[in-house]
Amino acid sequence: MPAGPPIGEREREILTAIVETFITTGEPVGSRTLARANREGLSPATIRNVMADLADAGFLEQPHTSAGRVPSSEAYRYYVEQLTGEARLSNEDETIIQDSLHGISDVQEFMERTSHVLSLISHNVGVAVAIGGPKNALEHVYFSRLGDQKVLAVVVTRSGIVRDRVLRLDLSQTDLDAAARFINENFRGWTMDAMRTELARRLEQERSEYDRLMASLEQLYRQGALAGDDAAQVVFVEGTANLVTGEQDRQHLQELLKALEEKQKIVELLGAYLDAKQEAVRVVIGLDQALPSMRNLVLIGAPARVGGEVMGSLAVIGPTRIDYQHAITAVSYIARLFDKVLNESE
Amino acid sequence: MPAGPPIGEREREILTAIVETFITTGEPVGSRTLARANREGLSPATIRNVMADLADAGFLEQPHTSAGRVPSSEAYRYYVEQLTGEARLSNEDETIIQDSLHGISDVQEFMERTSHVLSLISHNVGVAVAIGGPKNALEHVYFSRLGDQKVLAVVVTRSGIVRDRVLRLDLSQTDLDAAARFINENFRGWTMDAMRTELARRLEQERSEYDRLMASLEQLYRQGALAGDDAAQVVFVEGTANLVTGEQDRQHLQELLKALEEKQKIVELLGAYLDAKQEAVRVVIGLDQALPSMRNLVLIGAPARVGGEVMGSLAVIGPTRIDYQHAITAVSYIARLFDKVLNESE
DNA sequence: ATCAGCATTCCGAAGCCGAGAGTGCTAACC
DNA sequence: GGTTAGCACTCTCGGCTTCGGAATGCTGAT
Repeated sequence: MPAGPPIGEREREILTAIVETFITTGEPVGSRTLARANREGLSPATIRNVMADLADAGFLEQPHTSAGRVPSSEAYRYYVEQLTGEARLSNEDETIIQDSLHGISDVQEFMERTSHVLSLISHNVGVAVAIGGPKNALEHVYFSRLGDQKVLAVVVTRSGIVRDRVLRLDLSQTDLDAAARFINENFRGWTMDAMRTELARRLEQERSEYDRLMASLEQLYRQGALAGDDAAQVVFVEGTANLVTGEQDRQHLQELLKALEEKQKIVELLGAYLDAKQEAVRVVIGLDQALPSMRNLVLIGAPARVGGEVMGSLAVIGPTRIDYQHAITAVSYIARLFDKVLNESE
Repeated sequence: MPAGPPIGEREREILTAIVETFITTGEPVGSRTLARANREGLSPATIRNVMADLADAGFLEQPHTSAGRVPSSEAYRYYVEQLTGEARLSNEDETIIQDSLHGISDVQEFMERTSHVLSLISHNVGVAVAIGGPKNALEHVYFSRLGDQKVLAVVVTRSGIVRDRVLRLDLSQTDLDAAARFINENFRGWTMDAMRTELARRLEQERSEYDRLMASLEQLYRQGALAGDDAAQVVFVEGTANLVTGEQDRQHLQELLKALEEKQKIVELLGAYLDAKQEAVRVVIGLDQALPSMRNLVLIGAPARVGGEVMGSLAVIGPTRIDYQHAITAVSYIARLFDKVLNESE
C-alpha cells in the first residue's frame, strides 16, 4: 500500500532477481543466494538493506522471521510490467502449435485445440472460449420436427459455429419449413442480435393480424430457438491436472477444480478481465477478487479476434509462480495465429 | 487366488460388515470394532479366527502387522455380488434428478446433465457418453459454403444429435445443395452406417460416368462429411474435483486427472467394459487393467438405450471405497429414466 | 554508502518415547 | 470342536525434545 519513492535501478534488478528465482525454485529467497547469483558483487548485507526497503514498500513478504522473502502480488505486477515482451517462442513450442492448429478453419475446433495446446506448452491450465453469440452473423437456420411435440432447431453462424437445441413445440414440418425459409431469406448475414430485435419488432407490430407464419415464428422465438445468449458460448478448459503440482492444500485444490468445472464462471471471469478493446495480452494477478477460490492464481489472456471482430478469448491460468514470459508469448502467438488462419477464409 | 471352501454364512456376514465399515470409516477395521457392531455377540477372538481365514482366502489384506484388515478387490467383488439391489433412491436424490433432467429431449443434453447429476449425487466422477455414430438414423444433412475453399457440413440424426464439421473443399453452393438434396431424399431414415456403405457402393459403381453430382458426393464422402466415426462420440466427464478427497498421493492424483481428461480413453474404457448386450448395471472393480493410472478406481455403469437401441452409456467412477448400493441405484435409475423420457418421442 | 560480524529468531528434520490398537497363539471352557 | 479369555508381541502415530541451518537486523568499521 505505501507508495515509497520510485524504485531505482538497483532495487529493480534485485526485485526481478527475487521474483525470478522464486519462480524457478519455489522457495523463499534469502540475501545470500541472491548475492551469489548477482553478477556485480554485492554483499549479502547490502542486499539485505535493499530487501528491507522493498519489504517496506510492499513488494516482499516474509513467511516468518528468518525465512527468505517471497514476492507479493505487487511484486509480480511490477515484474510483469517491466518485461520487455521481446521473447520468441522456442522452436519446439512452435512446432507443437503448428502441428495442432494447422489446417483448422472453424472457430470452435480451433478453440478446442487451443485450450489443449496452451495447457501443453505452459504446463498449466489452458482456457479458450468461443463466443457463439450475439455478434455473429447468421448463416442459416434449420428446423426439424423430431417426434411428437419436439422440434430441433439448428442455427449456423457465418463463422461456422453450430448451435442446436431441442424445443417442446407442436408445429408441423410445413410450418417449420416456412419459418426457416422466412428467416433465411430475410436475415442471412445479420448479426444474431440485430436479427432477434428486428424479429421481435415485427412480431410486435403484426401481432394483431392472424398469420400462420407469424404465429410459428413467435412460438419459435419464445422458446429460444434463435438464442444468441450466453449459453451459446462454448468453453474449453484443459490441463487442470497441472494444478496439483502446486503446494496448495487439499481443500484449496478441490475448490479450485470445482470452480474450473463451472464453465459459466469461467466465461464471466474472462469477460470481466479481458476487455475487447485492448489489443495485447493481459496479465491479471490475484484472481481471488473475482472468484475467492482462485486465490494464488493468475490469468494470462487475450481476446481472439478475426479482422477486428472478437470471436472469443484464450488464456492460461496458473499459479502466481508461473513462467510469465513464456505464457505471454505463447498466448500472444496463438492469438495472432488465430487471426491469421481464420482471416483468410472470410 | 486360492479358492478355499465356499464361504459360509458367518464368513459372509463378517466380510460384508468389514467392507461396509471400511467404506464408511476409511480405516483398517479390527476385530474389536467388528465385535462391538455385530448384533449376535461374537467375541473378538472368534472374529479374529474368521478374519484369518478370509485373509487366507484372499479377501482381506493387512497394511502391516497389527493393523486392521482392509478388503481386497476380491472382497469388493464379492460384496457387490451379494447386494440385493433392492434399494430405492432417497427422495432428495430423486428430486435432484428430476429437476435436472426434466423436460430434456435430446440425447446430447441429457448426457451432459446426466454426468453432472451423477457426480452430484454420488459425490464422485460422473461420466456420460453419447454415441453420435454408426447406428443412428439420419435425419438430415446440410452443406454450406463458408468461404474460400471451406465447407460446413452439418449432420442431424433422428435422435437429435447434431454433428458439424468444417472441410477444405472447393464446391459451389449449388453443387452442395444438389448433394444435400440427393442424400436427404435417398437416405433419410437410414442408419449412418448403412448410408455410408450404400453411398460408397454407388460411387464405386458409377464412378466411370462423368456426373457432377457424383463427383461432389465423392469429395464430400472422402473428406468425412458424413462421418459416423468415433470422433462423433460426445463425452461428458464431471466431478473430477471429488477425487481429491481420496488418500492417493499427489503423483497418483495428477495421473488420474490427466487420464480423465483424455476423452478418447474414457470412451474406450466404457466400450471395453459396458457390453451393449447386458441389461443391467455393471460394476467393474480394478480399472487399472485397462488404464494403469486408474488403480484403486471402480466403475459403475450401464448402457443407455432407447427402445432397444444403445445411444450411449453412463457411469460413475470413484474409489473402491464408494457407496456401491447408492451408485448402483442411481445409475440404474437414470438409465431407466433415459429410456422412458426419450422413448416417448420416437 | 557498503560491508563484515554477531546475536537472535525461527523452521524443520531427526530421534525418542509412550500410548493405543491389533494380532496370533495358547490354554481353558462349554 | 467351536468359542473365548489372556497375554506377549508388533507396529503405527502423535507429541516432545533436540539440534543444525538459514536468515535476519543491527552495530560499528571502512
